[in-house]
Amino acid sequence: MTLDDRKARVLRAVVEEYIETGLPVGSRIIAKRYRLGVSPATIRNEMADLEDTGYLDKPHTSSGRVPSDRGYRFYVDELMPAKRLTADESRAIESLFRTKMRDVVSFLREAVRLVSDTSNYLGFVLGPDSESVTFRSIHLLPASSDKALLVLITDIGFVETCLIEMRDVSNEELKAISEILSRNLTGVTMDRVADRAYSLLREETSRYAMIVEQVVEFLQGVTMSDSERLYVGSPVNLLNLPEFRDVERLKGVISAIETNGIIQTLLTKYQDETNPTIRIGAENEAESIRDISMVYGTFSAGRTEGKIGILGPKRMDYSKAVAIVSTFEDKLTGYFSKGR
Amino acid sequence: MTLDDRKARVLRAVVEEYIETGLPVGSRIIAKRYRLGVSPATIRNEMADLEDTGYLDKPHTSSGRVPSDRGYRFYVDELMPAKRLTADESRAIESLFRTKMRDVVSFLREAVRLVSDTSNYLGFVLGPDSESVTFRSIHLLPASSDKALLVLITDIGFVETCLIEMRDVSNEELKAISEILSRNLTGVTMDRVADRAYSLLREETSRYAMIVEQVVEFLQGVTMSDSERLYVGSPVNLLNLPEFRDVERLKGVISAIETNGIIQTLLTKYQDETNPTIRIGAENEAESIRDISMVYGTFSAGRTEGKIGILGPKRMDYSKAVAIVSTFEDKLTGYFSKGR
DNA sequence: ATTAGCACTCTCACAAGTAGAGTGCTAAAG
DNA sequence: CTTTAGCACTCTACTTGTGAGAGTGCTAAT
Repeated sequence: MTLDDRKARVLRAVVEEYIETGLPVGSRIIAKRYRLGVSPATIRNEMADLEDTGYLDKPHTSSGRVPSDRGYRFYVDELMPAKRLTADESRAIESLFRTKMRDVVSFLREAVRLVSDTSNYLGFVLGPDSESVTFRSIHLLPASSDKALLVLITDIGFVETCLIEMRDVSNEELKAISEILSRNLTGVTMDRVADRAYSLLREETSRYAMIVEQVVEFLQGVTMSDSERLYVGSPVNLLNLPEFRDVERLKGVISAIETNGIIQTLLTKYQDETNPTIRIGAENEAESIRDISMVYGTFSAGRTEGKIGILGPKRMDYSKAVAIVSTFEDKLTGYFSKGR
Repeated sequence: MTLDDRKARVLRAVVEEYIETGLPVGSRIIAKRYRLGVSPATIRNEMADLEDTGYLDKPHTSSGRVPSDRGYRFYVDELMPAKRLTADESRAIESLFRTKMRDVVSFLREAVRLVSDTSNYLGFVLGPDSESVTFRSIHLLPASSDKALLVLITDIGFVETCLIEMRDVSNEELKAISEILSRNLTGVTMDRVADRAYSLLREETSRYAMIVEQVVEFLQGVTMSDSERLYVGSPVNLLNLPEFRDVERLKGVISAIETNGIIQTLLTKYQDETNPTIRIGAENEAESIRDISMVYGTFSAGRTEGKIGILGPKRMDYSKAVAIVSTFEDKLTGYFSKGR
């Protein structure tokens, strides 16, 4: 369904005013601040129509209007202007991507922090899933007399480490095991690597049983840990928003994030989406976040992909959020493709 | 200064009642719930005395009493009963320490989470500092055609990794560099390792300049990153407490934590302390956390030590907090000594 | 089709009044 | 001399009431 030109302009004005102030907006303000060339009364009529058709809501009988989920949806689909990042913001992002980062995980953590800071909402990154990340190599390094450090490297540069206990295994033997694994597992996707490793090493039972068992256990752990794939920023920014003055609401959001899988499911449920994707209010099916919005996009990392995005109130500066997410999509894709 | 027996009993009753309910406590309740064998009127007199001597406060002229910082202090020093962990809690902790953990950092993260969960406050761990952790070995592993993975292992099993760019360096050369470093740096404390590495590798200029530079830069980074030494749990638990219904307060605490160094400084400022240490309200000098309390203790890790503790409201269940912290001190010390 | 005017509605902020909890003091009892 | 009962007093939290302000919807005029 579409709207005639003036209705669209009124809707846009209401949404933008509300995003800015957070207060229900009345016809007077619209007439004064947004030069539509008509009187408050006319705007009132338009707003009444917009309310009938479900684009606006009224908190109570006689107060200004507030955009409904549908109103926001129409706004982001049809009315929203494209925003660009400020020079400062671009510079900050550039500098993150220029900085040499220790490892992929720290890098993603920093990215999340930066997304949070520039958006003033809550940034997050969902790392690539284990079905499409592949094994590159494994190394067993002597770490002390009775411990070895297992280092796993994936094709996109993710590194996982793990301390393994052992008894009477020489450095040469460690290296031999590493090489068997590395040679035979390269290119195998991470979700199948544990099984493969097990069948590869089964023969070596007696002597290396202890090591084998730990290696396999570790690889299983790496595969399963969906939980660790989601990196979320600090919720401080949300505390500044009037919609989260009510602690209960904030609690809902935080526990949704901490409850494993809620966000992950939402992010991966729908495949054919625009980029960045905007999901408004109840469009997020999960109960606890049905009154907040997400803007997120996909970056590719090798054969696979991850998501980066922003969680914020429905009254979010969508335009800016889109600008930020788009920028990060590109930069991250670049970062990971360079890494190969 | 000491208190006569009955005053002490009244103080104890007030503190415990207040810890439980969070409401100012009146003479009536004390007389009814705590069998002191005297009437409310007598208790009123005692409470008036306790107020005069600074152990109790009155929020306003005519309401129950609330413990002052001094009251809490006397309580924890003299009156507090020793609490033991419940069977469930002990079991949860045992099981964490029995689980094979990937690496030290993940392990500490899990520990923090568990401390938060069992205390229902906010757990944290401060890792060992770089002045007393020593270098064990370094490994440069081929990670792709133009990248190597640098793996650093310290004496207490901390592992840091970093991707390094390179051009035309063979695996053998990588190994040679690793061995030079490992052989010469073992036992050097981490705060001096970067300098040493630099002077060691200075000669190899032309060919390996690029690698050397990155290695040194990384080592410097590892040393400096005090920030990364503090692991803090999720603040959700705090949201459930009535004292944090006011969002401003919560914001203060969170930004204190995120502002680098505030907590660290406080934890390392005083040396000769009881274990666990309890720091109540204004005893934490930092402005932003002067109305919350900390209970923390020290665990040793090799030659050095770290801190583990709990952040909560002044109205904290100190007895339980102490039990939790003590348990973790022991377990962590055990964990790290076994690791050597 | 648009707008001015106006009655109406609803919230918010402030004031006043009340119930309840708790105190401090005094005087009597132990 | 210590303890306790009794009572007036104080302060908060809650309820009720009122007025201002913002905004609407409707009607009639342009």
